[in-house]
Amino acid sequence: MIDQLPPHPLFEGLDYAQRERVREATDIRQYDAGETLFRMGDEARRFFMIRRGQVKLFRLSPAGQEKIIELFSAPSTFAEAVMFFDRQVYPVNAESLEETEVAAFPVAVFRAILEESHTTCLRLLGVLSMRLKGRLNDVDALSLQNASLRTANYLLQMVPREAMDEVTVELPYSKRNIAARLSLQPETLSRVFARLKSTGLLETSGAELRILDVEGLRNWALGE
Amino acid sequence: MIDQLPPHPLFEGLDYAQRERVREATDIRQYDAGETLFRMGDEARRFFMIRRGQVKLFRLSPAGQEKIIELFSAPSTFAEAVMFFDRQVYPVNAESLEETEVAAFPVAVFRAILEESHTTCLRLLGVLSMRLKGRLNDVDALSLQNASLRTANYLLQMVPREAMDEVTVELPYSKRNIAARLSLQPETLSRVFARLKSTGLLETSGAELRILDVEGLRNWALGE
DNA sequence: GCCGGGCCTTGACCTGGGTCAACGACGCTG
DNA sequence: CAGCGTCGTTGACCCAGGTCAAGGCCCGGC
Repeated sequence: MIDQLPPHPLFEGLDYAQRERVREATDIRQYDAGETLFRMGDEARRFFMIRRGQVKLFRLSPAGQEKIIELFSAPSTFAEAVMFFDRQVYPVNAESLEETEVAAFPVAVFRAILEESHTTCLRLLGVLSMRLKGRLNDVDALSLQNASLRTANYLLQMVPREAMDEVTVELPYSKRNIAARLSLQPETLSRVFARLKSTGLLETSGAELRILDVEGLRNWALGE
Repeated sequence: MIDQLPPHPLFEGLDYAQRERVREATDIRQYDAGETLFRMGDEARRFFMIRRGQVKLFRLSPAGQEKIIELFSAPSTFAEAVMFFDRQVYPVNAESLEETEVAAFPVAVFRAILEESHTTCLRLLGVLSMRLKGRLNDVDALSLQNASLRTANYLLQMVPREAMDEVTVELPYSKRNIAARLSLQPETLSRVFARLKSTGLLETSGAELRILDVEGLRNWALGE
């Protein structure tokens, strides 16, 4: 149970009684860094919203190689799609990256409410469509873009749309995790940054990156 | 306009009036092999169902390299998710692979019906969830599996679940297109098949593949 | 303050699969 | 049936990025 349902588009269409039902069935869960929220194949009874901290969704190769599907921080929701899987199991692993608090919503209750609330249904369609588009872009990036290009696009997606020449960004996750998100080895990401630095496009100090010519980077990313 | 709405889960929940509205606004479109249905970035006013033939959804790299996102044949629907994009444009290109006939459903009309039909809404959630899971598996395959493994899994996904020792499958698309679907060059796919043949797991004659030890292939695909 | 264990970086090396080129096997068309 | 274009196959070469190893940096615990 939880004191108050967090504000989120998914709950906006609900009436008081419905909100209460969700609220009462919702857990708060606390995790230290590096704890497992769920494993791929676990029965999927909950989907989540991050209140504090960071979570990674990932898959593992048989050899133990980790591919991060997505990195989330507050106030993202994730794993909503499990509500509609025929086999109700998680398709990925989830682990906290730091001290993290999540709200765990019960799939069954929410699923039932979905049968009643039309607006929520439509909202969720919106959410899933966006996720689908995101994965589409990942597939595209993985098969059509090389390491430098993926990295550049990742950086660009963090700078404000109107930024032109110079901008500093703070990496929201460790380079290790960003590398895994981009399907790169940490070594490779490091080398990509080194290359960008040597061409004068980038300066770094720890997690602070200073992009010296955003427009130039954009053009390079488009052109090649 | 179309004579009769094709049978499809998405239409099952609709009443007579709703079905009529969709039916009247639906076009049939005919294509020869290699024609463009829509281009990435085109305004998305329709989503589709294949009545006959084959369609590929793909993206292009700046260099013209083609990545096939998905291959569809009758009676698949595709591009439903565009109904919920904020910018209503297609996120991929679509092209017919052979002589093809599709039903083109109007996004606006169907979107309006979705506001009324709850069951359809839920069905669509199911469809999009499956698509999402599929893309998830693609991302996984691209970043964690090598050429042989991706190919093996592609083959395995076509053989009946209960098949054990020997089974023949007919490739549903040209090797060229299958290669692009697997993010491989045609040359590489050819070499993978050659390797499988030399290890005695496979025999080929044109589009007919004879897998000689399904169980063995499954184990190999899991183990490595 | 010192120690240990993450991270990150850099160098040296290796390899999977992309690229380029040549060629055989089919169809289709005139 | 000759000519041609597309598809698939095979060989030779090459390179982006993975792997392995070593070392620097920072931070937290004792």
